[in-house]
Amino acid sequence: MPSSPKSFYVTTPIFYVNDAPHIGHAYTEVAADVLARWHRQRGESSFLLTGTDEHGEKILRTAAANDTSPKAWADKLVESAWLPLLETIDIQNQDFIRTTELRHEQNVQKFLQHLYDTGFIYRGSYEGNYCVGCEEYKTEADLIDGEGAFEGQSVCAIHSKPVEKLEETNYFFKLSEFTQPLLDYYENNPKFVQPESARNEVIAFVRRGLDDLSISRSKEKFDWGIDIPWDDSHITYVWFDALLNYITAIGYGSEEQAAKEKFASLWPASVQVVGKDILRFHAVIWPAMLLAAGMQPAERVFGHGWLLVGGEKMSKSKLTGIAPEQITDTFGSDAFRYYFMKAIAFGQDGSFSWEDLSARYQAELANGFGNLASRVIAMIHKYFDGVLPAAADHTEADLQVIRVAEQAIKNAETAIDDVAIQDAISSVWTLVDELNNYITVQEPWALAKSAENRDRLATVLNTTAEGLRVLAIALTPVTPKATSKLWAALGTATNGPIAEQKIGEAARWGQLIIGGQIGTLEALFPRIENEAEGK
RNA sequence: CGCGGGGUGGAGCAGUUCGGUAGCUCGCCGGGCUCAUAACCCGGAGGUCGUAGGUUCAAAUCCUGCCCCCGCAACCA
Repeated sequence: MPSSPKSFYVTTPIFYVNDAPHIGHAYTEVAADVLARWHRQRGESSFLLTGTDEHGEKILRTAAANDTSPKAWADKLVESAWLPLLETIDIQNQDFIRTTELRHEQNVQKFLQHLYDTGFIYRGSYEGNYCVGCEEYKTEADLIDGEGAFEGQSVCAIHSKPVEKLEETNYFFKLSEFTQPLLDYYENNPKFVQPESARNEVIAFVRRGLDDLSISRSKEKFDWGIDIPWDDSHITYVWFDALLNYITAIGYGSEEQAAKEKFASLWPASVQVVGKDILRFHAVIWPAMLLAAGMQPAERVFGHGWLLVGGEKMSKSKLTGIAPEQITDTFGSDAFRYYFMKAIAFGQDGSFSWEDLSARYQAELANGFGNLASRVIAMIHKYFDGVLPAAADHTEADLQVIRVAEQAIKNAETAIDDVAIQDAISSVWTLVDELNNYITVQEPWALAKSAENRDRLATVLNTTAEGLRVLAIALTPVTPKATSKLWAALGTATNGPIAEQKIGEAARWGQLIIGGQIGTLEALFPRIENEAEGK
């Protein structure tokens, strides 16, 4: 079998189609996209997968309420909400999987059948508290003490009526057998669950012991899901179905040679980005499923934090959910991406506020980076008619800029390997600050006043332009639209598209074309008046 | 005693693993500069690090109690 080169494979959770896209979904998506783009700019084959989760009782009900079929309902939401979201925040995904696609359903069944044949799935019975009003099983926490006629009984918190003890025959996955194998896996693969706090939580949870997992639902209840291959009276539990998207999308189960090679080159995934609420599914159940099937779990599962609004988790009921377009309409997709990646430590909860967004946009993007590009380009036009001058001898100050650039790139690369996106951007930003400082100290406008300083002026402007080139390349994974404009303005046509520029080689000085024509540059991040607006 | 995260100058955070002058960004005050998106650069003010004890020559950092905020325990990133 030919060994395919291993690619960088990053996944996002698949969206439950019934939800309305909010900035939390977009946050996850952007993080995964930045990682994927960054690796692509290392010259690696980089694959970003996202998609939608479309099965389950809720969707069936919503569709019925809207007088349509669940598939038609899902189609509509995918078209009207989820695909547009990717446009809104400029995601470059290589594939988009829907759990209602044949490639998924078929291979989920293969996976199930395999576990059934190898004895990891068995038939058992499930007993629970069923609320007829809600048409679903309730956990103890959903129940409250009854009052009046139901005094002394446990009743459904929503309907205030007693629940029924019901028993249902289900199929179970032998999750309990994986308690120790998982603990061993965490032990041997210390970076499997990140960040550290998430890892600790997962390990503590598994140490308490795992119960077998019910993975089927009787069709008597509802039938919008993937059929259990050996028993047509049951469908697959949504989560069990959903988790498999990460492998069905890349060729799991296919007999075709091309699909097999693709699968071999991508799995195990390099990073699976998930919100911390679904960490257990991805760091416990999912690896157990794979181990049961004799497959390798992902290399890394990264659980990021929540976006907090007003100090609390965003929620629809509190009307704190914010649609991504509310931000991008005013600030643009680059600013959206930059803001959430830079302002929040990936892995921790982070506060979102319009004030903070505006402040950072203004200070960091407009005044810091955008204005820097603007002043450098303007001076080259003003003092050299828009033709990039060659550098003469480098002074210590110039060499310092080069060293800062080298260090910035080096640190950023290291940070990305640790999935510390915020640190990577901060590292790159040291060059923005260095260049602004350098210009102030070198005073090119003063040098321009006398002809004898012509060489020095050329050197200073050449150095700053080179610095901009480094920034353009290194910031492309985060703010691709702006850096693309900057790239064009630097007269780099012969260097190739910016997305193909290697970040690792960006700091090598002297790549711009001497004597090349510097273009004009509109404001990369125009000032936004009426800052108070937006809300 | 369900599990977990957090309380650090006006705001948002770092620092707590391996105790030893409390750091960053924004905001504020003063100065410099004028190439630039009224932008850029320098300096300054402002904190008894939730609280009460303990250990120590020394604690934001270690130990104990308490208070407060938040999340999870529901098929919501």
